[in-house]
Amino acid sequence: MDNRRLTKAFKALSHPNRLQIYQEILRRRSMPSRNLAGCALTDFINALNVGAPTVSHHIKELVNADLISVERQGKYVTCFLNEAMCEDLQRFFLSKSPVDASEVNQ
Amino acid sequence: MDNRRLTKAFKALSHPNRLQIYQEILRRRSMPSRNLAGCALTDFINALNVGAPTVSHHIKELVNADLISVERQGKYVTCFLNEAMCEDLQRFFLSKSPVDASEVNQ
DNA sequence: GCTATAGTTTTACAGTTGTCGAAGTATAAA
DNA sequence: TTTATACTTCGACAACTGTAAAACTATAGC
Repeated sequence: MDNRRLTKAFKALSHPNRLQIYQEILRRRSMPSRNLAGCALTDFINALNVGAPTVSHHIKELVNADLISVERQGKYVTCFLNEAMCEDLQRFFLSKSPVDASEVNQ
Repeated sequence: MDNRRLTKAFKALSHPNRLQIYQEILRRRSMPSRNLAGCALTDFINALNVGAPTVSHHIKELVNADLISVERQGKYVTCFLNEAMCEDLQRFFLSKSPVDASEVNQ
């Protein structure tokens, strides 16, 4: 896990609108069918208070940061979570857990 | 865990120099004594290719994002990991794990 | 074909951010 | 109390970012 990959992911999540998009995709990933697990861009355009070009731009950044992937399904573009990246980021904050001083000093 | 708190943390970690500082603090937290667990600012000023004012500015952002805390120890200012925030961020990427489709669809 | 809906690309601009130099404060050591 | 080291604050500026408007492409339904 190189730092370039990490900074890109963190930067993508550092904007309120992008974080909200990612959170919704995170939330829906536990849906049983692939159909319900995805999020259409239209949903975000309506939910967030920004225009279509801006949402499109944000989605592109999330994809570029390897956090999500997109897939065109007929008329709609749907977003899916990149599970591997999600696990990598979780692991980053896990790192080495602190050693209890009592185990070391006596 | 509100989104404002999250975006602040992610923004702080979205810059290569700040990420490197945070990683070093993460790495050293497992040191047995409080003395070894901390990182002096001087170390970062020498390690990164930026001046003292810039490092000072970056540290302030990490503190402001609740990722670390600082403590003056005589001549030096030392940085410590905020364990609670680290755990919160780890949990964010954990969220609900996906349900296996086989458990639901048949 | 035409029309409507969904999304993208381009351009432009205001606002934010990273950096440095210069000048300031804090502590330790001589 | 002077000097040196460790940091901080301020001011300025180039580079980057979020947003929208306008013009574009893609698909679905008639």
